[in-house]
Amino acid sequence: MTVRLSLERIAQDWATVRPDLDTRPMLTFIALNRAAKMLESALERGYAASGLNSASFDLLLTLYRSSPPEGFTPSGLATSMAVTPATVTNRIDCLLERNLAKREPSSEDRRSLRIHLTPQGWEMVEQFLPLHLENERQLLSSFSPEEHSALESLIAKLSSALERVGS
Amino acid sequence: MTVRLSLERIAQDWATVRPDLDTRPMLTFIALNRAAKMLESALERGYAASGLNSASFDLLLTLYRSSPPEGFTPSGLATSMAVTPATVTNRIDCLLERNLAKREPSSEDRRSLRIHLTPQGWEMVEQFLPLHLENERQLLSSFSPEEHSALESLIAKLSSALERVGS
DNA sequence: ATCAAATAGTTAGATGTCAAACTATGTTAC
DNA sequence: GTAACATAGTTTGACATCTAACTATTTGAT
Repeated sequence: MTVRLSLERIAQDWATVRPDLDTRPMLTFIALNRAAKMLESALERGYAASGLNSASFDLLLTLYRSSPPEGFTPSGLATSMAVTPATVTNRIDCLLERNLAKREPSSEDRRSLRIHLTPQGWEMVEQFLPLHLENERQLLSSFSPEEHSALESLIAKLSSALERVGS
Repeated sequence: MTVRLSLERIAQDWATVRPDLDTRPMLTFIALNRAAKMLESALERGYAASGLNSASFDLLLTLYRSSPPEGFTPSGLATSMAVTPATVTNRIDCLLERNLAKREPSSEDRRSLRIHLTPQGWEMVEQFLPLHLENERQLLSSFSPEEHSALESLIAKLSSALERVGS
């Protein structure tokens, strides 16, 4: 209830200081922002035992789910994970250090690289993916199927609006 | 459509690699996470002209909306903004540098401080708050009142679930 | 064929955040 | 009244991310 109470307090404050303004959109977005932050830390508990953080786990899952025989390029990973190439370099380095991934030159383009999971990386996913999913399912367990669908489609709609507005 | 396409691709990949798993919760949370990130950068454009980032703007608005005569303590700010005390110290420093806030000793407790907006800080809010709100309203303009309410209540429900699960 | 422009990836530097250690002050128990 | 504990806020060190500059390679126009 903490978040809810805190949001109610914020709403009251605005109503007091600026009763002339409709501050509801602000509240909506504060709630969304806080939910996203809480979500991230809730999920991290799901794979804390692996010693990986969400950045590394994100890369690990991305490589796992889409590993074609030819592997994945860093730029493809940047697109897929919605981060910058610099971030991809850093994330790959973290996985390399732990022997969870390998980085190989591309045969076609000498500027390019191919990133693969190692057997250990693969094993790590096999071990922690079920826990991760169970953790996520738990967080949505209070949602009816209809509510879950509604949440998905409202988030999708918001994303479209956010994309329309630019980068 | 980029996000949507990219999420569809992720869903396809999972269906190919692990058709045995229900990976839908993962997709929901990826969508939420990306929406929150896009939201933050969309909002930053709304007050970019002020030279402030979202961290500073958050503190500025928090001080503005709830400034009681006695001011706000750093720990109160930490609670209100849902960040750590260390982050509050840093955010206050940023506002002090620009003379948008001042930090004064508390008369009752010598460990404690009172943070206030300066007249310039107040003016800054008056100038940028309307743009900020208009920006936010724009992002929600494709939502019907019912959809907006539905989004709010689903986010609230998710937050409750996230709180129940711990820190 | 050559040279300009585009692309792949990395590096450098800055920023915002957090956890944990730390200082200073206040509170409580005895 | 003093010692232990609690609380307020800052500092330190680590980290993930971004932007912008950079190197190396490829593509394309003439």
